[in-house]
Amino acid sequence: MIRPRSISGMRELLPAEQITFNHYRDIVRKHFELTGALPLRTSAFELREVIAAKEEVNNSNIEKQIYGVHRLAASNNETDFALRFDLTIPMARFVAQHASKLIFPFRRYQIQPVWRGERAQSGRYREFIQCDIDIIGDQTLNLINDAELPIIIDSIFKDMNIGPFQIRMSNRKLLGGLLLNTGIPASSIANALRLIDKIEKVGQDEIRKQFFQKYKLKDKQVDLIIAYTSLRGPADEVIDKLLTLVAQSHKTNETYMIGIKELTTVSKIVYSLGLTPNSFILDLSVARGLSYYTGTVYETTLTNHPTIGSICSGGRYDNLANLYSNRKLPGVGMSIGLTRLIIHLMDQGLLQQEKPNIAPVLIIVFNPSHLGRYLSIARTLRQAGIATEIATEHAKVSQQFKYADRKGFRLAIIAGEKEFISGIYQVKDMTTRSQILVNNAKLVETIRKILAY
RNA sequence: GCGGGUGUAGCUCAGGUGGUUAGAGCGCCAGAUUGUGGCUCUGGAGGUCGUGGGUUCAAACCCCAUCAUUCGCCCCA
Repeated sequence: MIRPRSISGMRELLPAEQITFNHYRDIVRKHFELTGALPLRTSAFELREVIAAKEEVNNSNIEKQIYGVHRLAASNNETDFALRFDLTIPMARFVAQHASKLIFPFRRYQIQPVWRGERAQSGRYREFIQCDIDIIGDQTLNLINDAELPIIIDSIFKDMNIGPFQIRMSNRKLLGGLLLNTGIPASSIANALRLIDKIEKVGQDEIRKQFFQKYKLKDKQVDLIIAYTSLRGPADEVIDKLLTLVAQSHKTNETYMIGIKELTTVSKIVYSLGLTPNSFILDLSVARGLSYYTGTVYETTLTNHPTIGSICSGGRYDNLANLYSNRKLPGVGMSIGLTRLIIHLMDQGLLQQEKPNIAPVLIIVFNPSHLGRYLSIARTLRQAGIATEIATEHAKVSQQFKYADRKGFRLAIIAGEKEFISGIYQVKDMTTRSQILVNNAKLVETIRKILAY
């Protein structure tokens, strides 16, 4: 016998947990669709060359986290397929491939699993569900879209009612331009940005040391980088300080000034649409590790659960589709790590426990010789849209009630000899234990009323 | 891929420095209760002590290996 076990880092849920998970997934989908986003599904496999588009991958160490797939398990052939690592790359491939059939701006959402080859630990899985929303433009894409995403994310987390959260935004043009000014070569900017992204985790001293060692910067230059990346708070305050810093430093460049302008424009729109610094701030230490981001970048954390890490992040990528098409298709998107978020809160006991049950009604089988009648009642209720089960597996009525209780049915319908003769059934509320008599002709109507359908 | 912790019943764990037939709580099953669940009481099932080897008169306990799992690093949702 093979000991049944699942693979580490690939969390499977019990039905009650899955019901909870689906509830939150449905909230995400609802808000995505409220903004007009269209559903997209891509396959779990991609061609390896599509996923491992070279420059991007080599730059961010992603390659060793991609699962290769053999065409057939029995063959020793090269692994020319791979499991997708995220949903952004497959989406970029899809849009490039079908650009002539899509209507731009193309706004799509995608809620599917992705796979990453790493060691599992708390909040980190090898298989997890991402919820992506992206907007892709043809040739250009208005900055309004960069502002709209935090609004959508804000509405989702508010609707989920999972406590305070903070969406932090920055801009890679600003950070990249700043780094260029210090003399770091263009080819090293992506790595230097990844270093900045770690400030919060490893601390300023470590970052300082690394900038000295790796890029041979002078004290003044590192001071400047630290000063910039320490800026964090409400957008108007951060931008004020930013402009002061700009005035103090002598060097500027175009990229850098564009970055400031973008950051200003986007945050103004975000606040004008009703977000407050409670849930949305600027944080210039946010840089993101993935090198395809070219402008706006976002990172989101739950205020009361900093250890989970980021639960939603994304950014603007003006050139991602270039890997797959000559057409210029700039995009901006965000991705919610739903598995990380929900499973953590669930394990902490912070989400409402659902019953492992979908149907509200259970029909008690008092007398198995009347099974046909019970089936007929179930059919009537189901046709009326009321999910119904029949307790066929327990001989004793007491066992049937125990089953009803454990599984969490709202109502039990009780009918035996007496009831079939009179045509009046008993409907029992499992929570209050009270029973009412209902004429079988009014059964659907009464149950609908009780369940508030 | 690298480093640390942990593997005893379905689950959570107890088993001072090795010593006879390995325990508890919860859960599960049955009965008390043959037309009504949660509470209570009684009884019951369930263990190659992760696996393999070694030390010893004797190993759940000590040693080695291996596997699994978990936390951290890298990376990231």
